[in-house]
Amino acid sequence: MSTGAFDDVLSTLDAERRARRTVMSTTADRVAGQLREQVAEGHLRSGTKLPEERLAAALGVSRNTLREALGQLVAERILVREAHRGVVVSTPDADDVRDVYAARLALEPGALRQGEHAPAARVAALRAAVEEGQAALEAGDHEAVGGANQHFHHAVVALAGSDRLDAQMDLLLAEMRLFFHAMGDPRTFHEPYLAANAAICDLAEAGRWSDAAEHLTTYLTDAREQLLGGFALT
Amino acid sequence: MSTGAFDDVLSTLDAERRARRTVMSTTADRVAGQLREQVAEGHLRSGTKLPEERLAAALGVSRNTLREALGQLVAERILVREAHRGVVVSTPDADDVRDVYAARLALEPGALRQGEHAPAARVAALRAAVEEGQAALEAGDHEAVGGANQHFHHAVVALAGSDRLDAQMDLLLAEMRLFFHAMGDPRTFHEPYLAANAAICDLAEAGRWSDAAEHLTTYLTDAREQLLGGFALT
DNA sequence: TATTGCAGGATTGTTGAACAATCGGCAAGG
DNA sequence: CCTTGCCGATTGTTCAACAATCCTGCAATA
Repeated sequence: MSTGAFDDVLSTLDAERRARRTVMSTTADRVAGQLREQVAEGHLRSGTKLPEERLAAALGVSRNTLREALGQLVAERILVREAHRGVVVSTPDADDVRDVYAARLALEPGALRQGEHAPAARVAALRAAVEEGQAALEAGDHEAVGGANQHFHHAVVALAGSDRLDAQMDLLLAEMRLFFHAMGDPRTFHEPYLAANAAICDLAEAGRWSDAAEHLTTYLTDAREQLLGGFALT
Repeated sequence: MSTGAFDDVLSTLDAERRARRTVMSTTADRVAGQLREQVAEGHLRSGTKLPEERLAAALGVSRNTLREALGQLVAERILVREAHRGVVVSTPDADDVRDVYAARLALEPGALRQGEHAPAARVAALRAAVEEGQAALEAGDHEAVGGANQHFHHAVVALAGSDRLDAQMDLLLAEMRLFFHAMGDPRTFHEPYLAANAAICDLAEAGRWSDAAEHLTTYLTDAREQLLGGFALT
Protein backbone atom coordinates (compact mmCIF):
# COMPACT_ATOMS: atom_id res chain seq x y z
CA MET A 1 0.00 0.00 0.00
CA SER A 2 2.55 2.53 -1.09
CA THR A 3 -0.11 5.09 -2.05
CA GLY A 4 -2.25 4.60 1.04
CA ALA A 5 -1.29 7.79 2.88
CA PHE A 6 -1.21 9.74 -0.33
CA ASP A 7 -4.69 8.63 -1.28
CA ASP A 8 -5.89 9.85 2.10
CA VAL A 9 -4.57 13.31 1.35
CA LEU A 10 -6.15 13.10 -2.07
CA SER A 11 -9.60 12.29 -0.79
CA THR A 12 -9.31 14.94 1.91
CA LEU A 13 -8.47 17.57 -0.66
CA ASP A 14 -11.27 16.40 -2.88
CA ALA A 15 -13.77 16.57 -0.05
CA GLU A 16 -12.62 20.10 0.74
CA ARG A 17 -13.02 21.14 -2.86
CA ARG A 18 -16.52 19.76 -3.03
CA ALA A 19 -17.46 21.43 0.23
CA ARG A 20 -16.32 24.81 -1.02
CA ARG A 21 -18.02 24.19 -4.32
CA THR A 22 -21.41 23.39 -2.85
CA VAL A 23 -21.32 26.00 -0.11
CA MET A 24 -19.59 28.92 -1.68
CA SER A 25 -20.23 31.79 -3.94
CA THR A 26 -22.32 32.18 -7.01
CA THR A 27 -23.47 35.74 -7.16
CA ALA A 28 -27.05 34.79 -6.42
CA ASP A 29 -25.99 33.36 -3.06
CA ARG A 30 -23.90 36.40 -2.33
CA VAL A 31 -26.81 38.72 -3.08
CA ALA A 32 -29.08 36.58 -0.92
CA GLY A 33 -26.55 36.95 1.87
CA GLN A 34 -26.45 40.72 1.53
CA LEU A 35 -30.23 41.02 1.66
CA ARG A 36 -30.43 38.55 4.53
CA GLU A 37 -28.02 40.66 6.50
CA GLN A 38 -29.84 43.89 5.73
CA VAL A 39 -33.04 42.37 7.07
CA ALA A 40 -31.39 40.81 10.12
CA GLU A 41 -29.69 44.10 10.90
CA GLY A 42 -33.03 45.86 10.77
CA HIS A 43 -32.15 48.16 7.89
CA LEU A 44 -34.89 46.61 5.80
CA ARG A 45 -37.97 46.83 8.01
CA SER A 46 -41.03 44.62 7.86
CA GLY A 47 -43.37 45.43 5.03
CA THR A 48 -40.96 47.26 2.76
CA LYS A 49 -41.44 46.37 -0.88
CA LEU A 50 -38.47 45.15 -2.91
CA PRO A 51 -39.02 46.15 -6.57
CA GLU A 52 -36.93 43.89 -8.73
CA GLU A 53 -35.67 46.36 -11.31
CA ARG A 54 -34.41 49.07 -8.97
CA LEU A 55 -33.03 46.58 -6.48
CA ALA A 56 -31.19 44.68 -9.19
CA ALA A 57 -29.65 47.91 -10.41
CA ALA A 58 -28.67 48.92 -6.89
CA LEU A 59 -26.99 45.57 -6.30
CA GLY A 60 -25.26 45.70 -9.66
CA VAL A 61 -26.77 42.41 -10.76
CA SER A 62 -29.21 41.18 -13.35
CA ARG A 63 -32.90 40.93 -12.59
CA ASN A 64 -32.82 37.19 -13.18
CA THR A 65 -30.08 36.49 -10.67
CA LEU A 66 -31.72 38.82 -8.17
CA ARG A 67 -34.81 36.74 -8.71
CA GLU A 68 -32.91 33.60 -7.72
CA ALA A 69 -31.69 35.31 -4.57
CA LEU A 70 -35.19 36.46 -3.69
CA GLY A 71 -36.39 32.91 -4.19
CA GLN A 72 -33.97 31.69 -1.54
CA LEU A 73 -35.10 34.27 0.98
CA VAL A 74 -38.74 33.51 0.27
CA ALA A 75 -38.03 29.86 1.02
CA GLU A 76 -36.49 31.00 4.29
CA ARG A 77 -39.67 32.93 5.12
CA ILE A 78 -37.66 36.12 5.49
CA LEU A 79 -39.46 37.57 2.47
CA VAL A 80 -42.98 36.94 1.25
CA ARG A 81 -43.93 36.81 -2.42
CA GLU A 82 -47.41 37.30 -3.79
CA ALA A 83 -47.88 36.53 -7.45
CA HIS A 84 -47.71 39.63 -9.65
CA ARG A 85 -47.51 41.81 -6.57
CA GLY A 86 -43.86 41.49 -5.71
CA VAL A 87 -41.87 40.52 -2.66
CA VAL A 88 -41.93 42.34 0.65
CA VAL A 89 -40.07 41.87 3.89
CA SER A 90 -42.15 39.47 5.93
CA THR A 91 -44.37 41.13 8.54
CA PRO A 92 -44.97 38.52 11.21
CA ASP A 93 -48.21 38.40 13.15
CA ALA A 94 -49.24 36.68 16.38
CA ASP A 95 -49.90 33.42 14.54
CA ASP A 96 -46.34 33.41 13.28
CA VAL A 97 -45.10 33.84 16.83
CA ARG A 98 -47.26 30.93 17.96
CA ASP A 99 -46.06 28.76 15.08
CA VAL A 100 -42.39 29.49 15.63
CA TYR A 101 -42.67 28.80 19.33
CA ALA A 102 -44.61 25.61 18.69
CA ALA A 103 -41.63 24.54 16.56
CA ARG A 104 -39.10 25.60 19.17
CA LEU A 105 -41.04 23.89 21.97
CA ALA A 106 -40.74 20.61 20.10
CA LEU A 107 -37.26 21.12 18.71
CA GLU A 108 -35.21 22.53 21.55
CA PRO A 109 -36.28 20.27 24.42
CA GLY A 110 -36.08 17.33 22.02
CA ALA A 111 -32.52 18.23 21.10
CA LEU A 112 -31.62 18.84 24.73
CA ARG A 113 -32.73 15.34 25.66
CA GLN A 114 -30.48 14.01 22.91
CA GLY A 115 -27.60 15.85 24.57
CA GLU A 116 -27.11 12.65 26.55
CA HIS A 117 -25.31 11.21 23.54
CA ALA A 118 -23.53 14.39 22.48
CA PRO A 119 -19.74 14.76 22.56
CA ALA A 120 -18.30 16.98 25.27
CA ALA A 121 -17.40 19.73 22.83
CA ARG A 122 -21.06 20.43 22.14
CA VAL A 123 -21.81 20.79 25.84
CA ALA A 124 -18.83 23.11 26.10
CA ALA A 125 -20.42 25.25 23.37
CA LEU A 126 -23.45 25.63 25.61
CA ARG A 127 -21.28 26.90 28.46
CA ALA A 128 -19.43 29.22 26.11
CA ALA A 129 -22.70 30.85 25.03
CA VAL A 130 -23.71 31.33 28.67
CA GLU A 131 -20.43 33.03 29.49
CA GLU A 132 -20.68 35.13 26.35
CA GLY A 133 -24.02 36.38 27.62
CA GLN A 134 -22.67 37.15 31.09
CA ALA A 135 -19.80 39.11 29.63
CA ALA A 136 -22.11 41.07 27.34
CA LEU A 137 -24.40 41.89 30.25
CA GLU A 138 -21.54 43.16 32.39
CA ALA A 139 -20.35 45.24 29.46
CA GLY A 140 -23.84 46.68 29.12
CA ASP A 141 -23.99 45.68 25.46
CA HIS A 142 -27.67 44.85 25.00
CA GLU A 143 -27.27 43.86 21.39
CA ALA A 144 -24.51 41.40 22.28
CA VAL A 145 -26.76 39.94 24.97
CA GLY A 146 -29.34 39.16 22.34
CA GLY A 147 -26.69 37.64 20.12
CA ALA A 148 -25.38 35.46 22.91
CA ASN A 149 -28.89 34.31 23.66
CA GLN A 150 -29.32 33.20 20.07
CA HIS A 151 -25.99 31.42 20.26
CA PHE A 152 -27.21 29.58 23.33
CA HIS A 153 -30.35 28.30 21.68
CA HIS A 154 -28.40 27.37 18.59
CA ALA A 155 -26.01 25.41 20.77
CA VAL A 156 -28.94 23.61 22.36
CA VAL A 157 -30.18 22.41 19.00
CA ALA A 158 -26.63 21.54 17.95
CA LEU A 159 -26.59 18.98 20.75
CA ALA A 160 -28.67 16.78 18.49
CA GLY A 161 -25.79 16.68 16.03
CA SER A 162 -27.75 17.26 12.84
CA ASP A 163 -26.71 19.81 10.24
CA ARG A 164 -30.25 19.80 8.92
CA LEU A 165 -31.63 20.72 12.32
CA ASP A 166 -29.00 23.41 12.73
CA ALA A 167 -30.10 24.94 9.44
CA GLN A 168 -33.74 24.84 10.50
CA MET A 169 -32.83 26.55 13.76
CA ASP A 170 -31.03 29.25 11.82
CA LEU A 171 -34.26 29.97 9.99
CA LEU A 172 -36.27 30.12 13.19
CA LEU A 173 -33.75 32.45 14.82
CA ALA A 174 -33.82 34.68 11.75
CA GLU A 175 -37.58 34.92 12.16
CA MET A 176 -37.10 35.72 15.82
CA ARG A 177 -35.04 38.73 14.80
CA LEU A 178 -37.99 39.81 12.65
CA PHE A 179 -40.24 39.53 15.68
CA PHE A 180 -37.96 41.74 17.72
CA HIS A 181 -37.80 44.32 14.98
CA ALA A 182 -41.59 44.19 14.52
CA MET A 183 -42.25 45.08 18.11
CA GLY A 184 -40.40 47.95 19.65
CA ASP A 185 -37.32 45.79 20.11
CA PRO A 186 -37.07 46.27 23.86
CA ARG A 187 -33.38 46.32 24.55
CA THR A 188 -33.69 44.52 27.86
CA PHE A 189 -35.85 41.68 26.56
CA HIS A 190 -33.19 38.97 26.72
CA GLU A 191 -31.56 39.78 30.02
CA PRO A 192 -34.00 38.00 32.34
CA TYR A 193 -33.33 34.77 30.48
CA LEU A 194 -29.60 34.70 31.07
CA ALA A 195 -30.11 33.13 34.48
CA ALA A 196 -32.34 30.45 32.97
CA ASN A 197 -29.70 29.71 30.35
CA ALA A 198 -27.12 29.24 33.08
CA ALA A 199 -29.43 26.96 35.06
CA ILE A 200 -30.11 24.81 32.00
CA CYS A 201 -26.41 24.64 31.28
CA ASP A 202 -25.73 23.52 34.85
CA LEU A 203 -28.31 20.76 34.60
CA ALA A 204 -26.87 19.65 31.27
CA GLU A 205 -23.34 19.46 32.62
CA ALA A 206 -24.67 17.45 35.55
CA GLY A 207 -26.16 14.96 33.11
CA ARG A 208 -29.72 15.81 34.18
CA TRP A 209 -30.94 16.16 30.60
CA SER A 210 -34.58 15.51 31.33
CA ASP A 211 -34.69 18.20 34.01
CA ALA A 212 -32.91 20.58 31.67
CA ALA A 213 -35.48 19.90 28.95
CA GLU A 214 -38.39 20.58 31.27
CA HIS A 215 -36.76 23.76 32.47
CA LEU A 216 -36.33 24.88 28.89
CA THR A 217 -39.97 24.09 28.11
CA THR A 218 -41.33 26.41 30.78
CA TYR A 219 -38.71 28.96 29.77
CA LEU A 220 -39.88 28.97 26.16
CA THR A 221 -43.53 29.07 27.17
CA ASP A 222 -42.89 32.16 29.27
CA ALA A 223 -40.99 33.87 26.50
CA ARG A 224 -43.79 33.12 24.06
CA GLU A 225 -46.38 34.71 26.31
CA GLN A 226 -44.21 37.76 26.77
CA LEU A 227 -43.75 38.11 23.03
CA LEU A 228 -47.46 37.60 22.36
CA GLY A 229 -48.15 40.31 24.91
CA GLY A 230 -45.92 42.64 22.97
CA PHE A 231 -47.70 41.74 19.76
CA ALA A 232 -51.14 42.34 21.19
CA LEU A 233 -50.25 46.02 21.43
CA THR A 234 -49.68 46.14 17.70
CA MET B 1 -77.09 43.79 7.69
CA SER B 2 -78.29 43.18 4.19
CA THR B 3 -74.80 42.45 2.93
CA GLY B 4 -73.77 40.23 5.84
CA ALA B 5 -74.02 36.91 4.02
CA PHE B 6 -72.50 38.41 0.93
CA ASP B 7 -69.53 39.75 2.85
CA ASP B 8 -68.99 36.28 4.21
CA VAL B 9 -68.75 34.91 0.70
CA LEU B 10 -66.43 37.75 -0.18
CA SER B 11 -63.99 37.12 2.62
CA THR B 12 -64.07 33.38 1.94
CA LEU B 13 -63.22 33.98 -1.68
CA ASP B 14 -60.51 36.41 -0.70
CA ALA B 15 -58.93 33.96 1.72
CA GLU B 16 -59.00 31.31 -0.99
CA ARG B 17 -57.38 33.65 -3.44
CA ARG B 18 -54.58 34.52 -1.06
CA ALA B 19 -54.00 30.88 -0.23
CA ARG B 20 -53.73 29.94 -3.88
CA ARG B 21 -51.58 32.96 -4.55
CA THR B 22 -48.94 32.19 -2.00
CA VAL B 23 -48.99 28.42 -2.35
CA MET B 24 -49.86 27.63 -5.92
CA SER B 25 -48.82 28.03 -9.48
CA THR B 26 -46.07 29.97 -11.09
CA THR B 27 -44.58 27.62 -13.58
CA ALA B 28 -41.36 27.33 -11.63
CA ASP B 29 -43.24 25.81 -8.70
CA ARG B 30 -45.13 23.48 -10.99
CA VAL B 31 -41.92 22.29 -12.60
CA ALA B 32 -40.37 21.81 -9.18
CA GLY B 33 -43.36 19.70 -8.25
CA GLN B 34 -43.01 17.53 -11.33
CA LEU B 35 -39.33 16.88 -10.70
CA ARG B 36 -39.97 16.29 -7.01
CA GLU B 37 -42.51 13.65 -7.88
CA GLN B 38 -40.25 11.98 -10.43
CA VAL B 39 -37.56 11.65 -7.77
CA ALA B 40 -39.95 10.50 -5.06
CA GLU B 41 -41.43 7.95 -7.40
CA GLY B 42 -37.99 6.59 -8.12
CA HIS B 43 -38.02 7.37 -11.83
CA LEU B 44 -35.08 9.71 -11.39
CA ARG B 45 -32.52 7.61 -9.55
CA SER B 46 -29.74 8.88 -7.33
CA GLY B 47 -26.78 10.29 -9.21
CA THR B 48 -28.49 11.02 -12.52
CA LYS B 49 -27.39 14.31 -14.01
CA LEU B 50 -29.97 16.91 -14.96
CA PRO B 51 -28.60 19.00 -17.87
CA GLU B 52 -30.41 22.29 -17.96
CA GLU B 53 -30.88 22.74 -21.67
CA ARG B 54 -32.30 19.35 -22.53
CA LEU B 55 -34.41 19.20 -19.37
CA ALA B 56 -35.83 22.65 -20.01
CA ALA B 57 -36.76 21.63 -23.53
CA ALA B 58 -38.33 18.41 -22.31
CA LEU B 59 -40.43 20.27 -19.76
CA GLY B 60 -41.40 22.92 -22.28
CA VAL B 61 -40.04 25.71 -20.16
CA SER B 62 -37.26 28.26 -20.34
CA ARG B 63 -33.84 27.50 -18.93
CA ASN B 64 -34.18 30.37 -16.46
CA THR B 65 -37.42 29.16 -14.93
CA LEU B 66 -36.10 25.61 -14.82
CA ARG B 67 -33.19 27.10 -12.94
CA GLU B 68 -35.54 28.54 -10.35
CA ALA B 69 -37.20 25.16 -9.95
CA LEU B 70 -33.85 23.43 -9.55
CA GLY B 71 -32.93 25.98 -6.93
CA GLN B 72 -35.94 25.01 -4.87
CA LEU B 73 -35.11 21.32 -5.02
CA VAL B 74 -31.50 22.00 -4.13
CA ALA B 75 -32.70 23.88 -1.06
CA GLU B 76 -34.76 20.80 -0.20
CA ARG B 77 -31.64 18.63 -0.50
CA ILE B 78 -33.37 16.47 -3.10
CA LEU B 79 -30.86 17.65 -5.68
CA VAL B 80 -27.25 18.67 -5.26
CA ARG B 81 -25.60 21.46 -7.25
CA GLU B 82 -21.89 21.83 -7.80
CA ALA B 83 -20.76 25.07 -9.36
CA HIS B 84 -20.15 24.79 -13.09
CA ARG B 85 -20.79 21.06 -12.91
CA GLY B 86 -24.56 20.95 -12.84
CA VAL B 87 -27.19 19.42 -10.59
CA VAL B 88 -27.61 15.73 -9.91
CA VAL B 89 -30.13 13.75 -7.92
CA SER B 90 -28.75 13.56 -4.41
CA THR B 91 -26.98 10.31 -3.57
CA PRO B 92 -27.20 9.93 0.20
CA ASP B 93 -24.47 8.23 2.15
CA ALA B 94 -24.29 6.82 5.67
CA ASP B 95 -23.57 10.25 7.14
CA ASP B 96 -26.79 11.55 5.62
CA VAL B 97 -28.68 8.72 7.27
CA ARG B 98 -27.07 9.55 10.60
CA ASP B 99 -27.87 13.24 10.20
CA VAL B 100 -31.49 12.71 9.22
CA TYR B 101 -32.03 10.34 12.13
CA ALA B 102 -30.32 12.73 14.52
CA ALA B 103 -32.88 15.28 13.38
CA ARG B 104 -35.79 12.88 13.69
CA LEU B 105 -34.63 11.71 17.13
CA ALA B 106 -34.85 15.27 18.38
CA LEU B 107 -37.91 16.32 16.40
CA GLU B 108 -40.35 13.46 16.70
CA PRO B 109 -40.11 12.68 20.42
CA GLY B 110 -40.09 16.40 21.09
CA ALA B 111 -43.28 16.85 19.10
CA LEU B 112 -44.85 13.81 20.73
CA ARG B 113 -44.27 15.29 24.17
CA GLN B 114 -46.04 18.43 23.00
CA GLY B 115 -49.02 16.26 22.07
CA GLU B 116 -50.19 16.90 25.62
CA HIS B 117 -51.46 20.27 24.45
CA ALA B 118 -52.69 19.17 21.03
CA PRO B 119 -56.36 19.22 20.03
CA ALA B 120 -58.10 15.86 19.77
CA ALA B 121 -58.23 16.00 15.97
CA ARG B 122 -54.45 15.72 15.78
CA VAL B 123 -54.44 12.64 17.96
CA ALA B 124 -57.17 11.21 15.76
CA ALA B 125 -54.88 11.71 12.77
CA LEU B 126 -52.35 9.48 14.51
CA ARG B 127 -54.91 6.73 14.90
CA ALA B 128 -56.01 7.16 11.29
CA ALA B 129 -52.46 6.60 10.08
CA VAL B 130 -52.17 3.45 12.20
CA GLU B 131 -55.36 2.05 10.75
CA GLU B 132 -54.29 3.01 7.26
CA GLY B 133 -51.17 0.93 7.79
CA GLN B 134 -53.11 -2.05 9.12
CA ALA B 135 -55.43 -1.97 6.13
CA ALA B 136 -52.54 -1.74 3.70
CA LEU B 137 -50.83 -4.67 5.38
CA GLU B 138 -53.91 -6.83 5.17
CA ALA B 139 -54.28 -5.86 1.54
CA GLY B 140 -50.68 -6.90 0.95
CA ASP B 141 -49.88 -3.50 -0.55
CA HIS B 142 -46.28 -2.96 0.52
CA GLU B 143 -46.04 0.46 -1.06
CA ALA B 144 -49.13 1.64 0.79
CA VAL B 145 -47.62 0.34 4.02
CA GLY B 146 -44.65 2.59 3.48
CA GLY B 147 -46.92 5.50 2.69
CA ALA B 148 -48.98 4.95 5.81
CA ASN B 149 -45.81 4.80 7.86
CA GLN B 150 -44.76 8.19 6.54
CA HIS B 151 -48.22 9.52 7.32
CA PHE B 152 -47.84 8.29 10.88
CA HIS B 153 -44.56 10.06 11.44
CA HIS B 154 -45.91 13.17 9.81
CA ALA B 155 -48.88 13.04 12.17
CA VAL B 156 -46.51 12.73 15.12
CA VAL B 157 -44.74 15.94 14.16
CA ALA B 158 -48.07 17.61 13.42
CA LEU B 159 -48.92 17.19 17.11
CA ALA B 160 -46.63 20.13 17.78
CA GLY B 161 -48.96 22.31 15.73
CA SER B 162 -46.33 24.16 13.71
CA ASP B 163 -46.57 24.55 9.93
CA ARG B 164 -42.85 25.21 9.84
CA LEU B 165 -42.12 21.92 11.56
CA ASP B 166 -44.51 20.11 9.24
CA ALA B 167 -42.62 21.48 6.26
CA GLN B 168 -39.30 20.41 7.76
CA MET B 169 -40.68 16.92 8.32
CA ASP B 170 -41.79 16.80 4.69
CA LEU B 171 -38.19 17.40 3.68
CA LEU B 172 -36.89 14.70 5.98
CA LEU B 173 -39.45 12.20 4.72
CA ALA B 174 -38.54 13.04 1.14
CA GLU B 175 -34.94 12.23 1.98
CA MET B 176 -36.07 8.99 3.57
CA ARG B 177 -37.57 8.00 0.24
CA LEU B 178 -34.18 8.64 -1.32
CA PHE B 179 -32.63 6.33 1.25
CA PHE B 180 -35.04 3.56 0.39
CA HIS B 181 -34.38 3.97 -3.30
CA ALA B 182 -30.62 4.06 -2.70
CA MET B 183 -30.61 0.71 -0.98
CA GLY B 184 -32.46 -2.16 -2.57
CA ASP B 185 -35.77 -0.80 -1.27
CA PRO B 186 -36.75 -3.91 0.67
CA ARG B 187 -40.48 -4.06 0.30
CA THR B 188 -41.03 -5.44 3.79
CA PHE B 189 -38.94 -2.83 5.57
CA HIS B 190 -41.80 -0.93 7.17
CA GLU B 191 -44.01 -3.81 8.28
CA PRO B 192 -42.27 -4.62 11.57
CA TYR B 193 -42.84 -1.06 12.71
CA LEU B 194 -46.61 -1.08 12.36
CA ALA B 195 -46.96 -2.69 15.78
CA ALA B 196 -44.73 -0.03 17.30
CA ASN B 197 -46.83 2.69 15.68
CA ALA B 198 -49.95 1.19 17.22
CA ALA B 199 -48.32 0.96 20.64
CA ILE B 200 -47.23 4.58 20.48
CA CYS B 201 -50.71 5.60 19.41
CA ASP B 202 -52.21 3.70 22.35
CA LEU B 203 -49.89 5.43 24.79
CA ALA B 204 -50.73 8.81 23.23
CA GLU B 205 -54.47 8.25 23.51
CA ALA B 206 -53.95 7.23 27.13
CA GLY B 207 -52.23 10.56 27.78
CA ARG B 208 -48.91 8.86 28.54
CA TRP B 209 -46.95 11.21 26.28
CA SER B 210 -43.63 10.73 27.97
CA ASP B 211 -43.81 6.95 27.65
CA ALA B 212 -44.84 7.33 24.03
CA ALA B 213 -41.85 9.57 23.37
CA GLU B 214 -39.42 7.11 24.90
CA HIS B 215 -40.95 4.27 22.94
CA LEU B 216 -40.53 6.29 19.75
CA THR B 217 -36.91 7.04 20.62
CA THR B 218 -35.92 3.40 20.83
CA TYR B 219 -38.01 2.74 17.74
CA LEU B 220 -36.15 5.34 15.71
CA THR B 221 -32.78 4.18 17.00
CA ASP B 222 -33.54 0.64 15.87
CA ALA B 223 -34.67 1.80 12.45
CA ARG B 224 -31.52 3.86 12.06
CA GLU B 225 -29.30 0.88 12.81
CA GLN B 226 -31.21 -1.24 10.36
CA LEU B 227 -30.86 1.39 7.65
CA LEU B 228 -27.17 1.87 8.39
CA GLY B 229 -26.73 -1.88 8.08
CA GLY B 230 -28.29 -1.73 4.65
CA PHE B 231 -26.01 1.12 3.69
CA ALA B 232 -22.87 -0.69 4.85
CA LEU B 233 -23.44 -3.15 2.01
CA THR B 234 -23.18 -0.34 -0.50
C1' DT C 1 3.63 2.95 -20.08
C1' DA C 2 2.29 6.64 -17.62
C1' DT C 3 2.07 11.48 -17.13
C1' DT C 4 1.80 16.21 -18.74
C1' DG C 5 0.16 19.95 -21.71
C1' DC C 6 -3.13 21.69 -24.72
C1' DA C 7 -6.89 22.44 -27.83
C1' DG C 8 -11.89 21.78 -28.67
C1' DG C 9 -16.53 21.13 -27.33
C1' DA C 10 -20.04 21.18 -23.96
C1' DT C 11 -22.37 23.07 -19.90
C1' DT C 12 -23.03 26.38 -16.54
C1' DG C 13 -23.32 31.29 -14.53
C1' DT C 14 -24.89 35.64 -15.77
C1' DT C 15 -26.56 39.28 -18.50
C1' DG C 16 -29.72 42.15 -21.32
C1' DA C 17 -33.79 42.83 -23.67
C1' DA C 18 -38.18 41.70 -24.81
C1' DC C 19 -43.43 40.42 -24.36
C1' DA C 20 -47.91 38.95 -22.21
C1' DA C 21 -50.37 38.93 -17.88
C1' DT C 22 -51.67 41.14 -14.07
C1' DC C 23 -52.03 44.76 -10.54
C1' DG C 24 -52.86 49.64 -8.73
C1' DG C 25 -54.65 53.89 -9.36
C1' DC C 26 -57.26 57.58 -11.67
C1' DA C 27 -60.63 59.64 -14.35
C1' DA C 28 -65.31 59.26 -16.48
C1' DG C 29 -69.88 58.26 -15.80
C1' DG C 30 -73.99 56.64 -13.53
C1' DC D 1 -70.73 57.68 -3.49
C1' DC D 2 -69.89 53.79 -6.08
C1' DT D 3 -68.84 51.47 -10.20
C1' DT D 4 -66.59 50.97 -14.82
C1' DG D 5 -62.92 51.15 -17.92
C1' DC D 6 -58.47 52.49 -19.15
C1' DC D 7 -53.32 53.41 -18.54
C1' DG D 8 -48.87 52.98 -16.44
C1' DA D 9 -45.99 50.05 -13.68
C1' DT D 10 -44.36 45.63 -12.10
C1' DT D 11 -44.07 40.88 -12.41
C1' DG D 12 -43.72 36.14 -14.78
C1' DT D 13 -41.47 34.13 -18.50
C1' DT D 14 -38.92 33.59 -22.61
C1' DC D 15 -35.06 34.11 -25.80
C1' DA D 16 -30.46 34.86 -27.25
C1' DA D 17 -26.03 35.75 -26.15
C1' DC D 18 -21.23 35.76 -23.74
C1' DA D 19 -17.47 34.62 -20.39
C1' DA D 20 -15.94 31.19 -17.21
C1' DT D 21 -15.35 26.77 -16.22
C1' DC D 22 -15.31 21.94 -16.81
C1' DC D 23 -14.65 17.47 -19.36
C1' DT D 24 -12.61 14.77 -23.15
C1' DG D 25 -9.44 13.29 -26.24
C1' DC D 26 -5.00 13.51 -28.29
C1' DA D 27 -0.48 14.46 -28.93
C1' DA D 28 4.04 15.14 -26.86
C1' DT D 29 7.31 13.81 -23.55
C1' DA D 30 9.97 11.39 -20.24
